[in-house]
Amino acid sequence: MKEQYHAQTIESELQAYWQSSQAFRCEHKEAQEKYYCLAMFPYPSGQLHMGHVRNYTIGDVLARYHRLQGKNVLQPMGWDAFGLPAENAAIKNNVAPAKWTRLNIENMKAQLQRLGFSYDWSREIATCEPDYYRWEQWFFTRLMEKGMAYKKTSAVNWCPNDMTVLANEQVVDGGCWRCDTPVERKEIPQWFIRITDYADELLSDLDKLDDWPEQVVTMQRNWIGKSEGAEISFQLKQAVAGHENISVFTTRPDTLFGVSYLGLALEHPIALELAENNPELADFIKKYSNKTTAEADIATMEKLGMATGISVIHPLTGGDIPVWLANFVLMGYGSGAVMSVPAHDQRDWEFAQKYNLPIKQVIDCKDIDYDLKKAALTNKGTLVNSDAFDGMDFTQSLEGIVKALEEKKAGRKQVNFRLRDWGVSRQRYWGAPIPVINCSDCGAVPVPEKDLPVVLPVDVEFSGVASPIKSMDSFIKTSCPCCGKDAERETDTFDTFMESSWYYARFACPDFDKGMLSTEADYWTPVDHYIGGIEHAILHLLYARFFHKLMRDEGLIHSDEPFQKLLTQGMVLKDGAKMSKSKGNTIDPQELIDRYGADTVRLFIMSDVPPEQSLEWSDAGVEGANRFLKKFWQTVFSFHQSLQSNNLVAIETENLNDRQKSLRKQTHASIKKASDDIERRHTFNTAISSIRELVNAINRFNIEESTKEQDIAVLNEAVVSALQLMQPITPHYSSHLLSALNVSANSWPVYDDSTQTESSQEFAVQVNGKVRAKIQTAIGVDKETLEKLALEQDNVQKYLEGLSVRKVIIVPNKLVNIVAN
RNA sequence: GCGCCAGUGGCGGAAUUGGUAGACGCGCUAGAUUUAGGUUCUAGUGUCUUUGGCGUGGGGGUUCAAGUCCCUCCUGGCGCACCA
Repeated sequence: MKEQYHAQTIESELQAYWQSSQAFRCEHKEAQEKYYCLAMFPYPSGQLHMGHVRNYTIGDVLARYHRLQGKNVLQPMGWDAFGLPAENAAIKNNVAPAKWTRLNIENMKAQLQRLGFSYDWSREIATCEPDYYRWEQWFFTRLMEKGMAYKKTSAVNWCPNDMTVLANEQVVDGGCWRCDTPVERKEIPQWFIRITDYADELLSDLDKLDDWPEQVVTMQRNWIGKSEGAEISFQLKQAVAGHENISVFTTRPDTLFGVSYLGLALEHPIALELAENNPELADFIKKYSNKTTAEADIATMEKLGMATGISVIHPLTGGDIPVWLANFVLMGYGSGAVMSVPAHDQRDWEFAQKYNLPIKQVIDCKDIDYDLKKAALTNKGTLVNSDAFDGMDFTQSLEGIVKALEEKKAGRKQVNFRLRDWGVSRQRYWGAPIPVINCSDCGAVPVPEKDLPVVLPVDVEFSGVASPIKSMDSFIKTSCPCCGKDAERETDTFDTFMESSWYYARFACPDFDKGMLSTEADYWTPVDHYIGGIEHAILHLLYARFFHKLMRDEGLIHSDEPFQKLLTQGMVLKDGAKMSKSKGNTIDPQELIDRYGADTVRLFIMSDVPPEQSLEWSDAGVEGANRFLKKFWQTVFSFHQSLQSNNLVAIETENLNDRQKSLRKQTHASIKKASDDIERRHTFNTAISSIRELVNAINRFNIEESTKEQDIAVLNEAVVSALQLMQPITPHYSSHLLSALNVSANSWPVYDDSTQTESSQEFAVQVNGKVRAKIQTAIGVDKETLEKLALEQDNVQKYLEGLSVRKVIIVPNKLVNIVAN
């Protein structure tokens, strides 16, 4: 072996070998336990960034670890290739999105290979390939036939200057990012998939996801947002354009007697009707209608309202309730109208203060200090000022009030979800064409299976910012599959979340051309471990769960959930902020690989923090990782030298001296800790710490002439174990050094518990919870002896002076706490 | 605004089930090696008014015992449905 560590040489040798031998290709093997490890595939932006390096190193460490445990490991890689950036590049640089994307994929693939990730490249998928999206189109036509896909109008951001739809990201301070023109909301017809039909199952199956981070499960639960309450109908005093009632949903029917006003969304049909004959209302709606579709913006806007002049009748008291327009009421949630109870809802309270509306208390809470002059009382409590319901608690009053409403046909219990149906239409070019033909007689007709895929024309030029296929007659003009009449193709494309919702299953059978999925999908899925950024905790992961259930109900797959375990990695930060081009704080992984080699980069990115936490970039940390590898190389080199002139004999466990026993103890402690940290805890940073402790012990160990043979035997075990433990993290380095030591680089060291036996044990002795002494005792010492020994300690006596002992608490193998006063 | 998460030495972090706070690394200090810088090696390194106190963002609580559990406040991060 070489005396110096040359990362570039050993890495390129091994990578060439892995490639030529197709070392990580895998296939269905019934007898072997399978392990499907998947890291979220990247958008091919052109350059790998540190977030990718982190994501894919975590995946590769897990894949390599499980391969070393003898499992049949599938670790695929592909490209989430459709999306907005390709169009922006096309507009800016006049390059076709398909070509730009292909070049980016080539570049990033080379970078991934240079990092030594153990992918089965024979399964590579790019979602922009017709072979992939044809099955997505086919699946959508199945959803149309089942009534799971439907068309309705819905709002988009519209730039009146560019005459184009903008993504939320393209709206900057209410204006178009290209021309600053104030953005308008525009209602256009779009396709939706009924995810709300699966809301209950998506919610209840969260309970099956035991190996998902609790925070992700909680976020999904809140996003679906099931709430139980009542639908209450308020009769209008005078009908408006055929409407006789205003219906609201509330989770607090117990507060019905405290209603001060009803709030209407500005897009509510009654609001629009009233505005026809009332210029002030029309003005208000025009001025304060949401210009944006982003909920965060709507929720942070100033809450504004205007009285409409009409009123409704309280269903139980018969009293008059005024109707207001309120810009914070969302048309898309519930019925687009709310009942407002200022005394018991903080937002309503603030609105009432602002517009001088009555605040009527109907709930009392004896055990809470509150002041309705300062804030709303939002806790549940006992009803007051509520006629027959006074004195009832929440549950009693809910039953009673709903019953009273039912008798008057003015309400009923209702379950409401926050979740909305999934809008999948995009008015953009670089996406999978929606497989629909619009016929003036037959309506929206799904493209028949024999005509799929509807191929996206790739040889296009962007003359403006709009999608080129929207004006491409050769694409648009066709005939109706039903009646044969001239008809037009849909020119919208799918949301790119569609492609990323089922790619994990397609990796099982990427070349299958008889259908969307083959039976291989049931062998490989569910994914055993899915790894990706926490930013995907809700949308992507919810859509993928939904798609899995849709595919199951189509008979394509036979499990309920796509991802067994989920690991959500944190961000890579520099100077406290997420690395991004716009902030100019990026570190180019390629430069680091060129300078230090892939193993150093992999080691550093796994060293500092557990994967879930955000990682603060540190140049010194990379240096440190490289120094560790160089230093240990020297150690292995000199050990390799001594092996040349000495026999390697077996360890004689009965004949070891204390130094030798102590090294073995560290060796096996590190094996145990690193194995558990990688497999169960996924705390790679502590696994690495434990390997470093082993290496420190190896460096401290001197070979002595008198016990040379056994010294070399235990040292060999320690060095080989350290290298084997490092295999998943620094595969080139470990593999190279293990073969230099004539050890085959494909096994994991076996932990031996007998190395950990102790002749004595230590207890900490506390007085009133503070450590005052440490004592050594025999193993299995009895309680009385231990207590006596603890009390005898000089320092313990000192702190007990003038006190009497009340209680002694013994924590087995750990400590003795003497309680005294 | 709403939902979720995090906060521990000079810095990144460790403490796995309520049981000895600071593992491992970075940095720093001193010494050795070196023509010098760098490298490498050895020792030390929470803090203070040091026979002992104090210390896990602030305040309060539960407990024999709290970084860990509860309440509350502050700060930072992620998401909010058309970035992916």
